[in-house]
Order: sequence, then structure tokens, then C-alpha cells
Amino acid sequence: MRIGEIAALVGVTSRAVRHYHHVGLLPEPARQANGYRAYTVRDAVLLARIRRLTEIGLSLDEVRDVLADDAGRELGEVLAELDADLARQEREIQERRQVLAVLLEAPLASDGPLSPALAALLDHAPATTSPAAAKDREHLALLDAAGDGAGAELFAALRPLAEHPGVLALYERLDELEGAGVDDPRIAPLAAELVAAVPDEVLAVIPEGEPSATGFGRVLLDDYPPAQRAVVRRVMEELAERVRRRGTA
Amino acid sequence: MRIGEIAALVGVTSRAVRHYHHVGLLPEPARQANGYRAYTVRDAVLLARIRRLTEIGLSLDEVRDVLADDAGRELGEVLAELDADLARQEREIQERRQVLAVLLEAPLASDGPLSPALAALLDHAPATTSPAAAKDREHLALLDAAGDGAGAELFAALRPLAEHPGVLALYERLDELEGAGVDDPRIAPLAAELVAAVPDEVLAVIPEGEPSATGFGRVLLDDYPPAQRAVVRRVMEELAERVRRRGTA
DNA sequence: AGAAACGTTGACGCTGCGACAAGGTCAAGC
DNA sequence: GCTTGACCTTGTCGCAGCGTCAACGTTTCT
Repeated sequence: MRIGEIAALVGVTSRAVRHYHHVGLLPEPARQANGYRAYTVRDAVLLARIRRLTEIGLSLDEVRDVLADDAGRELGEVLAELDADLARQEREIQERRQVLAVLLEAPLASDGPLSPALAALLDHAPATTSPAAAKDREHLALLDAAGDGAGAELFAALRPLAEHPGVLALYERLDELEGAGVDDPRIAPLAAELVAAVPDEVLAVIPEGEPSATGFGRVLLDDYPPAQRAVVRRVMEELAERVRRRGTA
Repeated sequence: MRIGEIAALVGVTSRAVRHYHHVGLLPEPARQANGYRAYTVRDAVLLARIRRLTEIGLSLDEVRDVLADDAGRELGEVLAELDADLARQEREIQERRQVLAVLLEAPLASDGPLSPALAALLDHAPATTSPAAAKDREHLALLDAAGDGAGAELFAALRPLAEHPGVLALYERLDELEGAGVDDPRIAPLAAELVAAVPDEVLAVIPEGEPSATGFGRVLLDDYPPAQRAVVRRVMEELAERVRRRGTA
């Protein structure tokens, strides 16, 4: 038999057969005078075993192991392990499909999929074109994806703020500070009102520590022009102070 | 932010971030004087979107597509497609686990896993150390894995032959011909008796056509020494003749 | 005799990074 | 000032299991 024949007989490609030779799964057969590989039935039987094993889902390394010690013992071991692996994969797929089902259900925000907690929050926030509000949403989305699952409670706690009737006005006042200087007189009162608007529940989920020390706090500040940054910094500092008082109370 | 910071913030590795630059998913940010990449919050937001999308299971190409037209339309499309793909994978895994369950149930023959049909046949065949019988089993295993599912009916049809009380004696007579010449007088009668022992059901599942013309027939013959080969060839020819008569009857 | 259909070796491609190598940069401690 | 350690830089190989050229020789059909 030549390579194409044995491949067709067993039901694999010639390329696969050569690959098996290359990785040492199937011994190279003798050659004919013209250099073609000359296969015997024994090769075909071996190749067929390889095919059955790979079809079941064994890796080539595992196939090699199983063929090596031809006691049937190892095979059962490998198969059990494989089944456990498949079971794990099946669970993973099911979990991912669960996530997908939730995402397909939701109205799909334009800036990508969000966690259900954040989606619920944004769903209750008023529609607006305020740049500051947009920036805020980006920051929340960033926190959402930041990995640590700490966002969910925060988003729930922010719900009253989103529904606060005066929140839009506050955003607009922040917008007005875009080109202002750091000594603008509107900074202090706006910061104070923002702090006052933050629900008490939020304080409970803010971890203690200097906010600007964590990468996240510094990074958020860098995203604002000077006057707005001054406002946000004041708010962060004030909230941190209240968190500290919470800790000592 | 430097690369390690943005990576930690979003929850990926620095290597992954560089990879996203390399494949054009994330634009290269400006550099600091020392050559370090200087990331902004906007980069972090984008990176976070990428992370969410890849976590869901999108390939980097799909992520690129979704980010490209930032209408939410494409996203839903891709997600639906992804879900369909996952559903397909889930079915495949379940099917493979079914197969595995059957295999783990069975006693696991030493020469690898067999189809249930062949396993049943061998289970009913008598135990023997005859080389000819062993060869026969190898050939059946080869046919089993040959891809075309035509083996199952044949194995079922061979069941009476396996249980035939005289089958062992026939195998032993074939063994005795191992070193004999092609003109040995025992060839003709053995071939005749073998043909007579083949159940009629087998004829029904043999495809019409010259057996030595198909790769399989030629290959089987090559596996025998001369005298045995003569026997097997006679049997094959005789069976083919009976198949032809079946076709015209 | 030419074309089609085989065979040969060799090398790159695919996915999503991980893991080196061989450096340069920066902050802290001695 | 010097070392140490933790960062950063670019570039390359590796992974699984072959598919897919490339560039060429062989066999076979017409």
C-alpha cells in the first residue's frame, strides 16, 4: 500500500499519516525503490487504533502512552481522566451560555456588554448628553471590568444617586467647569453638594485607605481637566474621610 | 499609567496588552521619555471592553469586528453566532461522553476500544491462541475503524460463524498451512469448507464487485504467506461469485 | 507525449498568549 | 556611589494537530 491508500482505507489524510510518523506515533515503513512508503496491513491496524483513540478525543501524547503499555489498564485510566475533562468543559460551556443568555436578553448597551448589576444601574439613570455623565459611565464600566467583583455592591448602592432628581443638574455644573481654572469659586460648593448627594449605602462598600493611593483613584483624576479634577479630588477626599469615620465609629 | 498598571487595573497580563497592540486591537499609546508606554483612562476603558468580550468567549478577530462598528447591532449578531457555536460544542461533548460511557462500561479489549458491534461479536467467539484467528481479529478491527460504518451489519451477520463449533478447527488447519507451498493439496478442501461455513446473512451485506479490486481485499491477501493467501483468495472469489448470483437471483 | 493524479521533503500558518533572552530604567537601601 | 529588585523594552520560540503551499519526481491514463 502507498500512503494515500492506507490513509483512505483507515479514513484519515495522508498528511495526518506523515504527521504521525513525524511525532513517532507510527513507525516509518520500508520504502519502495522509488522512495514511496510501502505500508503493510500491520501498519493499517496500528493506524486504525490511532484513529479510534484520537476520535474518542485523546491527544497524540495520550495515544502514545496508551499504545506504549498495551495492557488495557492504562487505557481505562486515561479514558476516565478524559471523561472528567470533558465534564469540566461541558460545565464551562454551560456557564458561558448562561452568561450569553443574560446578555442576549438585555438591550445591549452600545459600549459593550455590561455586568447585570451595572446594566441595572444605568437602566435607572436618566438619559443625558452631558460629557461628565458619559465619562462617569465609562469609569463605571472600567470598574465593572476591573476584575475584582467588588463592583456589584457599589452599583447597587449607587441606585438612589442615579434616581436622584438633581443629579443631572450636578453633572451639568461639572460640565461648565471644563475650561475653568483651579481657583474657580464654583469648585468648592459643587464638591460639597456632590458629597452630600452620595448615598450612605455607598460608604459601606468603599474600602478603607487613601483613594489616590490605589491605582484606580489616581487614574480617574488624570482623566479630568484641572478644575473638574479639583472637584473630583475633593469629593474623593471627603468620602475617604467619611469612610475613616465609619471605621472608627 | 504604565503597562503593568493598566494591566493590573483591568485584570490582564502585560503580555496580553502588548499582544493586543501587536494585532491592532488596542492602539499604541504615546511614549514617555524613557520609552515606556503611557496609557490614559481611555485606553483602560477600551482594554476593559476587550477583556469583557474575550472573557465571554469571542476571538480577537471577533472582538475587532465588534469594536469596529460600534453600533450594538453587530454585537448581538456575533453573540448569537457564538451561542450557536457553543451549543454545537456542547452537543459534541455530550456525544463523546456517551461513547466514553459505553467504552468504560465494556471490559476494554487489550487492542484498544472497539465499536459495540464488534465487541459483541468477539465476546461470542471462542478463546484461542491460533495465529490465524488473531489475524482475523486484527482484520476485523481494521474494518471496524475503516470509517465507513458498514462494519456493524457485517459483524452482526458473522455472529453464527463465531459460534460455529467447528470454527476453531478451521483456524487451526489454516495455521498448519503457514509454511506450505501454493500447490499444497490441503488448500482446496479447506477453502471449500470455509466458504460453506460462512452464514448466508453475510452474503447480504457484502457489496457487489471484485473483492481484490477494492483496496481492502488486496491488502488482506498481502498479509498472508503464500499457501494461506491461496486459501483466502479462493474463499473471497467464491464468496464474490455467490454475491453475484445473489444479485441476479 | 502531455496531463492528471499520485508521491517526496520542507516550511509556514493558525490561536492567544507564556516564557525566555538580553538588555535599559527607576526607586530604595547600604 | 553601588547594588538589588522590580519594572520596562524588542524579539523570538513554543504549544496541537494538522492544512496548505512550494518545488519537484513518479506513475498512469489518454
